[in-house]
Amino acid sequence: MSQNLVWVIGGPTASGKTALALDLALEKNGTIINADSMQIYQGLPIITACPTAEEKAKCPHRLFEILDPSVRGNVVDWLKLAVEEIKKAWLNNQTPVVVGGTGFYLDNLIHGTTPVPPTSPETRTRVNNLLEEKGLKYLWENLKQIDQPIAERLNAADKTRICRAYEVWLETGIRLSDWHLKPLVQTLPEARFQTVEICPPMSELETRCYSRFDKMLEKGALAEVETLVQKGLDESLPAMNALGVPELRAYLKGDLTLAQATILAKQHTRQYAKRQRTWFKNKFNAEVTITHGYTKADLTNVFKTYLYDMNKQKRVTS
RNA sequence: GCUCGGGUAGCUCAGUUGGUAGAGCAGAGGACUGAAAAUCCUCGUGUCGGCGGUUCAAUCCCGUCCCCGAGCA
Repeated sequence: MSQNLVWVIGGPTASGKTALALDLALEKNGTIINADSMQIYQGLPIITACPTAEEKAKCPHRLFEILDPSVRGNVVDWLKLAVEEIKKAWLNNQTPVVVGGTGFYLDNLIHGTTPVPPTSPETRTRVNNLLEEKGLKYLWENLKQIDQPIAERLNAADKTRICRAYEVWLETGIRLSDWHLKPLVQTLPEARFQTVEICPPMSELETRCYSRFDKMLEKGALAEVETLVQKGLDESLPAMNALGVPELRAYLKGDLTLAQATILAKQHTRQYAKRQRTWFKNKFNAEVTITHGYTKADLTNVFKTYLYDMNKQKRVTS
């Protein structure tokens, strides 16, 4: 077994990644490593479509449901954990199978991450306070003075990125655009990534998203959200905003009927799937692409591509 | 049956002192360098309820009819 091989499976939500990862892991003595920004939190396995206990029993699963929902996760923290798990798998003679819908995470794993040092919580708070007191426009105007190149790239309404650029400047005294000129840091330079993408058409994804949400409700998604709500956490936390959580919360509060909440949750899931699809389609550049929802028959093609990998051939199954 | 509101984009609604109309959401596509299930960008002709009338010109004024809501009988 190759000691530097990492399987990476990406694709939109409800495309069948979990099933492919499991089949692959069972064939290749694999350890499944989560690359999903929401499945990493504890307390919402149903609504985030985590692998079931039954699935988890079949092979090692890592980084699922490990962070308290009161924590704010981020790429770099995930990356550290993921790299640790990949190395552990190699040591145990197991094949790491990284799966997840968070393209940004996969991208950082494969292509590297920016060398910007971590920013302190104080700086983050400072920027958030500025945003609240003086407004986004103020931050934007300041950023234009501080870091012209990044301001040209960003949109004046892009709250998240404007705050980040501002924060990096305050923290490091170096412009984010200058940080971006430095080479990306490879966290796992020895790895050879074998990438698989599942990218079904929207019509199919839509059907899958819808029926999956119905199943989530049957499995007790409501109770799950109720338990989460009882913790009284800050509503701005990522875990509190996982797809379906705000909608079901609104139902529990009496602001929506269950039917309305369901329609909204399904709609938002489909919109998200669309965004992911765009990412994977245009950015992921996998060695093999499965253009429909995963079924076991696709496994053969995945392996064929693996065999051809040495020749850098790209195959697409249909 | 009468009175008062309303009938404008798939939905919720703005608006036009008369010169054929625009937001949010939905939908389609896209971006993405430490929040990424986040954040953001681009795309808007619709008998302005029907039919008449006034007017150079009506979605806007007048008449009438239809539909929805509230109230009164």
